[in-house]
Amino acid sequence: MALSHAILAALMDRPHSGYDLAKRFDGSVGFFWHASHQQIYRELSKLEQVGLLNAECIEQDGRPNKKLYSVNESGRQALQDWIETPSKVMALKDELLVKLFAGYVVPKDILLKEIKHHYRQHRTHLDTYQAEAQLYSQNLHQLSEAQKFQYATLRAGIHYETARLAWFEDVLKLLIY
Amino acid sequence: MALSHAILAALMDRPHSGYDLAKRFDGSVGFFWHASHQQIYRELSKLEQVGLLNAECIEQDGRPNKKLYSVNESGRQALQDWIETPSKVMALKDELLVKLFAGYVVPKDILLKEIKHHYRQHRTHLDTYQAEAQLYSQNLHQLSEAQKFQYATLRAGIHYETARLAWFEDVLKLLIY
DNA sequence: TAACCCATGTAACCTGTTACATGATTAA
DNA sequence: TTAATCATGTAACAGGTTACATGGGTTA
Repeated sequence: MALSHAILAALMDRPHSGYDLAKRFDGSVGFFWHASHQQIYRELSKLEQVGLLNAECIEQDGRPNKKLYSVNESGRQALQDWIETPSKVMALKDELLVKLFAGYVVPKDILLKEIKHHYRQHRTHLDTYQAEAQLYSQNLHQLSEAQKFQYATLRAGIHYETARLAWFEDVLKLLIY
Repeated sequence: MALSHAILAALMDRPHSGYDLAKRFDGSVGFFWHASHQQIYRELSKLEQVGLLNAECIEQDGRPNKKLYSVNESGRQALQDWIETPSKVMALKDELLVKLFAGYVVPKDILLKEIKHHYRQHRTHLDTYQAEAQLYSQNLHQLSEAQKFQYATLRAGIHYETARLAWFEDVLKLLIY
């Protein structure tokens, strides 16, 4: 039930079209809850049908028309109810760790290459998050409540990526020697 | 396609019954790839059908009989092929972060309570991992290749949980002041 | 003129969750 | 005698992925 709530959370910030959401789910919100455009369009129709979202058709010239979705009062209430319901600690799922767990069945250099490739991607993520975090931390005392919460989630991303990078260095040492 | 590979990886270590696997997927392997017993039984039958696993019926007295599954040569080859295929960096999915992202719509103390509750659980996880890690680090130079790889995955868990705990303290500061 | 961006969707399939179902043994 | 552990499954449903489909406008 969480994609619908992630969508409500993103739309609370401001209204989006499906296309916009799909892109955002590749960025800020997407770093802790990813979804493909197919899933998003499906979910948006459902949420409109059950009356948690309003849709407004926007005609554009030179571009295809789009539907702007926004959260209505029922949607806000549904989101609040969900947030107030305690949730379990989520299990992590990580293919790379599965591979490493049985890593002794393949030549070591294949895994080392793979690890280094992941290292670079996590490094890039961390750089992105840190650049964005600077904008928040520079005027920490002028942040709105909403911004404080968004900054808090960004901090999670920074901690996560930093831990990953530290782990990669650990693993390289462990496997090389 | 990864549950099947996680099962192959766990069975490479040594043969298991479905029941054993289900428990293990609540522990060591399970910290980076969780699965319920229903999923595991379903997957084991499939893997046996396509010929990647062998099953042996073990009669027990005083207890129900069980099927011991082990990886055969095709299974080992399939696992190797999969490990050698590069994989994408996996997206994290975290309900708590979704909640925090829209946390401004509920009273702050509700979220603080939730965060503290999660904190305690992560603390427990970290303690478990660290206790297990000690067994490995104490005789680091006598570890088999397989054990080194397993220790590497455990280190990931330790980094992950440590980062989480540090983040929680960050968030509490950010939200309280 | 080829590739990419904007914008929306359908269909088939695979994966994961929840609920139900059985039945013997063992420990409190 | 109640609950937990061992042991295996089925069925229905929800959630997620992959492939397919369309079509105008913009940039290289």
